[in-house]
Amino acid sequence: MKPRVRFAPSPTGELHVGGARTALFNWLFARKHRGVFVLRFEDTDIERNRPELVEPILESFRWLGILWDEGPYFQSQRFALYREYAERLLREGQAYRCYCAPEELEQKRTQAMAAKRKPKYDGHCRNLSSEEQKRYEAEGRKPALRIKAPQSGMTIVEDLIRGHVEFDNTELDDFIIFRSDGRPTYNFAVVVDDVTMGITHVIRADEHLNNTPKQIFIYEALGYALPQFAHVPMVLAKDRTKLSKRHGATAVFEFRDRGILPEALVNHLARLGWSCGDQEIFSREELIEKFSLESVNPAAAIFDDEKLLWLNHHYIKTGDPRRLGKLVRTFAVRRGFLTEAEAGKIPEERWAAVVDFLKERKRTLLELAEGALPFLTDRLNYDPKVVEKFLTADKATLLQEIAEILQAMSEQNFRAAVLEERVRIHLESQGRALKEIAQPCRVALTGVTTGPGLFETMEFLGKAWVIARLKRAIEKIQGVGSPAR
RNA sequence: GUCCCCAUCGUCUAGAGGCCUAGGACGCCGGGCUUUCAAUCCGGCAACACGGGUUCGAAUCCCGUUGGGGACGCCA
Repeated sequence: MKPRVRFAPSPTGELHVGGARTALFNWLFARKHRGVFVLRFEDTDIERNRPELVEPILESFRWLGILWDEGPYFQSQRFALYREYAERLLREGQAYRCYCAPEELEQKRTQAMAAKRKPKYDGHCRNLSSEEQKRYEAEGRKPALRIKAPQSGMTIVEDLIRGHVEFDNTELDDFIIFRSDGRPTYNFAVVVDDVTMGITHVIRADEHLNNTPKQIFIYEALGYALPQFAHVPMVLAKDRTKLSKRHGATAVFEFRDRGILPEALVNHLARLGWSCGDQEIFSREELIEKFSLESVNPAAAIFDDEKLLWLNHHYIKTGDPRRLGKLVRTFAVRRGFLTEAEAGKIPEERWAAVVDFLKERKRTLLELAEGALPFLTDRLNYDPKVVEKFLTADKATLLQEIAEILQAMSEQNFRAAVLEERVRIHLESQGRALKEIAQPCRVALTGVTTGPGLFETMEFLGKAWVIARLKRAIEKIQGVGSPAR
């Protein structure tokens, strides 16, 4: 039988990396076993629900390349179905109406906690007589539906990752499966959906392990076979707590906007709690081929930004420069480094070339976009501190001499090796070292102190820009022209 | 508080009783290369949480402790 798995986010926030990792494991499992990956939105909570978040979540998945085979389904469109199943349980005596008011329940819960007991429903409405029911109805109370949970024995969860987990049924209570306002609760809707959608493997985050015995009660009451369960460890922030806003970037979109490549994030997420020998770099195909739930580490994992950056850099170094060039272009425009019109004037090959030129020292698309600027436009942003340090008065003569030498060179000779030879010969004749002038030159040409080799930089910039920028720097040193430039 | 889960370098992990003087990766430190910064190469620091068992032998099995996480809603 082909496995059917699902990822079921609730549209109450953006897709964060923890959810993305759970979805990835589901997706990998489905792909590996030629099964079906279903996407389902659990939006039964009308108050907290934000429909405008659905599309961004879908977009996050598209960006990651985690594409669903079925759905998205919406629980909010399936209320009639849940009602049908709930009524069946009521009819069969597996569920009952509870008239207790939320405030009363809340009070009992608080009391139990204070008395250091586990808060449990006391079964007040479990065996109500029809007279009592009528009295409550007459009071205008709207009943919720509770399941009649077993009051003794054990419920066993056989988990593909955790193994054999036992729950004492006395720990569980008659929980609500249907609210008084006619909407199902989470645990109930999940089971009805998983049953009706034919889900064979429930792969979800660890935090749901405690919900599993409750859901098993529902499977049993409904008379359906259990799926396989696999509870994957959580992804924690650096401080070992659940990932949240205060931890900085946690949403998938935030990584995208920082210039992280989807293949890097997928690779990193896959390696969080899972491994395969000593391998670190995995293509999508390798992940599908090698992934297995059995080799998922049960311990929670901490999201490590540094390793993600290392992976991202790897994919920048080894990726197709044309594709990366397009991504950098989009990035530069989105960030306002260039206008769309300016970007449009730069040929595609130039974008690819600049990526290729800078990729060894840029770890993100953002760094690439920033660093590419001096090679794409004739605008230079000199850092005043850098200018002060390197474009000093004693360098003016030498810069001038170099400018003259370069001016005399043909376009055809404007190649790194030739440039280096000419400059070195001149320096030698003057008894000067390259070291003295290399950094001032670089600053003159790019405005920054780091980058590819000086002569490669000259070649890449081309004769016209090199000469112009050297002249501009010399003027700067001599105080000619606007210092505000 | 109660229940459930988890526990190897700072981080991700390898490890299914002898192959472990605990391996790899990121990061960090030092060095080579070099006009800078990277990339790259070489080297280094760094962990079995603790205590009891079981066994000829334990990172590995069992129990306990500690620590961390999660759950305990008419949230999901």
